[in-house]
Amino acid sequence: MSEQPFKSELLKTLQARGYIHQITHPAELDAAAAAGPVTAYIGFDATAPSLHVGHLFSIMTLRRLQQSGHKPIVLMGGGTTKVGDPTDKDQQRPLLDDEQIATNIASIKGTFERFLTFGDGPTDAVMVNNADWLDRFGYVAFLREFGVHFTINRMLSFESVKLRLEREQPMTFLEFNYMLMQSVDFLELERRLGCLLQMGGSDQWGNIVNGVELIRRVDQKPAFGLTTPLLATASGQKMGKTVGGAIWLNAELRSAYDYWQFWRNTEDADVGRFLRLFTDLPLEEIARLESLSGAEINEAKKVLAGAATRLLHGAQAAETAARAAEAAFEQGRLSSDLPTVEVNAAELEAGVMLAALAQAAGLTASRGEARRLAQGGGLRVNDQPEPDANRTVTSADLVDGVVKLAAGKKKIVLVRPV
RNA sequence: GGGGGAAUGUCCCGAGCGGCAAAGGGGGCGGACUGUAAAUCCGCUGGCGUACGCCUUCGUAGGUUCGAGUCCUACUUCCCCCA
Repeated sequence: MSEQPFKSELLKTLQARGYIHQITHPAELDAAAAAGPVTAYIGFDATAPSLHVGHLFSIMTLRRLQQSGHKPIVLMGGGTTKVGDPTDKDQQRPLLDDEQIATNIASIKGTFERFLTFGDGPTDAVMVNNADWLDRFGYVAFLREFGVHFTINRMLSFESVKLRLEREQPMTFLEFNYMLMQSVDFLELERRLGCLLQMGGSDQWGNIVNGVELIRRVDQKPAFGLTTPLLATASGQKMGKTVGGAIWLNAELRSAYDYWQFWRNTEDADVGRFLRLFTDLPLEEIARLESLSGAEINEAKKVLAGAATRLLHGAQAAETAARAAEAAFEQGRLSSDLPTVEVNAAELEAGVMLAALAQAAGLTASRGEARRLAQGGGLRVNDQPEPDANRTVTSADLVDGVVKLAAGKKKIVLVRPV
């Protein structure tokens, strides 16, 4: 994105903090945003019961929008999830039924409430579900109303479609319709709520442009699209998959401690960028933190972890996580703030096989994995590497009332008899 | 409608004369070195058992064989060519 002197608070902020990849009509959008509150939306799938770190980019974009005095709409894809977005997928994904989708949406909702203020005010966020309108269309009605505005020629030229065709992978007609549905979403939101901006990841560019053009053609109204850069770490890894799976945003799937650790382990080269994107810290402060070098940059990582965790899990959880980390990593002592797993006291008295205990504590997926880990020197009991996962752990191993188990240096669990 | 090909370790890509828990990558995890970083090097990467071992895996269902990812039959899905 070339440097442009934006006038609106919104675009100035988004640009300064690194949110902009492409904009359909930069000057027009800038003028609209400078003139008054703009209503904008981002769509989210309902394929899982929780969002993950990959979605955070979009959530934060909506947050910036609201902070700049505009109105965010969270669009839940209750209707489109039933079709499945083919973008960036190399194969069709399993179709979910209405009940699963409703459950997922309910489970996801709380996350947004952490980042956005919902309500009825002019800049309050609202959540809508596209099943509300998509489900009501009959096939013929849908085709007659919207099908005439899309040409196959154009749809075939889209990156996501070309990719499938080139790789000789099937793309069903159902999936092919996804982009129509997403365009209709935008049109529907424009009509219902006066929404004139759709945002999303850069992979959504094609889908977004379609919606923009549909509105401009059918309603002769201004409409804009804005995409954010693809989020990857400085070393090119896709973000969100680290220590054993996805970094979920729901606390019951991924503890605040883990979340804090995720940010703490950011690569040096990413610290500044992540601070700008995922925290509310002022830019001058970030510039200072970013300029730290060598081991000092660890201070910036702690600030990042603290601020990011505070946003999602609250100040107290962030504080607790920071304290636990400090105790475990910097002072090498136990802290009751570390994640704790309870075991039956009588069983521990009798002795439990270490491999079984590691599995029960969630450190490994199976006993076999625990054994392999132990052989490789990665399993620790009370900070002592334990090569034999078949040994039994008993109450004799209790130190200050707990047994400290660690898989590697970062995954630590306290086992407490109850 | 006819002909030819393909589906492999449930993260991905991919080799596999009938003896295979199945080559090799990538990714992930662990160790060393560091700063809870990156880069580099090393190890691990189906489940269960303390163990000689047992069980489950190569699109699905059958069959041939002492033995099948490998051969045969049917089915499913996909690709290519001809109509």
